[in-house]
Amino acid sequence: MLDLKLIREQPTQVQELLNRRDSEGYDIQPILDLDRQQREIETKRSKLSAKGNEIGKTVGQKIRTGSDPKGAEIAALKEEGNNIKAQLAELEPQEKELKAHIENLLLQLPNLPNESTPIGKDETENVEIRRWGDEYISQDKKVLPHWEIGEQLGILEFKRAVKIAQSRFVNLVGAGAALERALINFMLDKQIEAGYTEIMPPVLVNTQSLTATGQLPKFAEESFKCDEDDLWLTPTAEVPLTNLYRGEILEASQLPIHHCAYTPCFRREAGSYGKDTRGLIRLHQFNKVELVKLVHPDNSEAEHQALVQNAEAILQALKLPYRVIELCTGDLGFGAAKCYDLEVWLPTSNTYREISSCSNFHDFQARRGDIRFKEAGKKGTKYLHTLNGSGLAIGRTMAAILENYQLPNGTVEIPEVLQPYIKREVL
RNA sequence: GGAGAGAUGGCCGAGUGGUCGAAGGCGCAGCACUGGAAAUGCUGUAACGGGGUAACUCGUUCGAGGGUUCGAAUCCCUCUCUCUCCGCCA
Repeated sequence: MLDLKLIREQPTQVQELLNRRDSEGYDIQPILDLDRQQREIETKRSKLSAKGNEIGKTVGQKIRTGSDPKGAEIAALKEEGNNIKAQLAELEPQEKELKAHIENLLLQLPNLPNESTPIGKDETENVEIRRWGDEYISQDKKVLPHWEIGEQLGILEFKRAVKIAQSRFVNLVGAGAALERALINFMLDKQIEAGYTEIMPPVLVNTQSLTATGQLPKFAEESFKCDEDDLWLTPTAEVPLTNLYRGEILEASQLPIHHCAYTPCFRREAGSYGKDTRGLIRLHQFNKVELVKLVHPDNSEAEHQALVQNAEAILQALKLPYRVIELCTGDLGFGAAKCYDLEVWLPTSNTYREISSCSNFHDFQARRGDIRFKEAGKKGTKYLHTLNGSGLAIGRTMAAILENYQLPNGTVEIPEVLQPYIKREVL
């Protein structure tokens, strides 16, 4: 959520930054108008309230010092008090409604892109920052797509998963399941070593949690909902991890907080019909190790760079070729101010595919989730900055391994760092 | 699912109609003591919104929403959540 005060005080700059995302998608004018109305009413209302409080106090004093509670003097004051109450009864609902309306509009506005975020209209204008691991790109043209090799090896089973659930689900079988577990453990171990504290959170989350991280209210159709209970299947561990501290005021000395978590993730993938229909790339349920940071605003840029490196370290350890791109303003996620994607090389599609997305949200989520900190000795509180990144998406990592580590004889080599986990060298 | 208890400041916790934005403690900050520190003593310390360059000032907030009253943390109603016991169960 954007700071209403910032919108009020620097409307031109705010509008300009929003236009960088989409030149006509967002208009802050209605918010400015409502805000002005709201403040006018607030001024009126609080003056009236002050008068009413004054009368209340006077009545109390008079009665205590001997006035007749049923006398004319008290009756007159009560009359005036009732009068004010009647006026307030008109103003208060108006103010409340305006506030709710403003809040509602604010919740629909995306974050402002960082000044440094490259300007562009869509993913074609994202900027490649660096590549790693070209030397590991195989020149072999006969590589099979990962779903074919997975089915051949009997480790991926799509048809029966469809029977159990529906399309876009998979069964991992035997060594496939073992490889998935190995990847989860390897990634967690690596991130714990890098200083993240592991959490195993609930994967059902409530509406408030999804609102804080920005999936709601705008993207309700993207998540699975349990209607009876105000619970949703989490689309990413970003949600439970970021919400760990929702509504709390932390001490500055507690920051930074670094958490990692493995969870299954659930996405409806509404509107992606026909895209990536085969394989592990786009499933309704997938596993992911997620990294989340809550940091002091002064450090968020450095923390962001470090986060990207923590994610990259996994790909490097697995010797999977990848590139880092920075998303342009037109491709930036709703809550992100700045975002780097890691894209892993998939030889059969002859392209790089997203395997991690590392975003800095600045105070956007913290404001929605009311996550603040206070500095010892200083008055007041501040919103902290939140960041998150995949470290990494497990299914896509599995796909990348199956394709990049294929041997001519149809088997797949296990990356060296995983061998201790899975206790074999070849699939 | 049945019965009961509870939700108060950064944290813990007292408070059953006006003197309550709220005792006390912890934490934090300042000062004193000390070579320095610990301990101790004194003092200060809620958030949010509006107005003001500022000092400051007004309002709102004691889980949420309604109600009674001139006046509600306190009384009434509804809801949410938490805890305890019983039942069921991985």
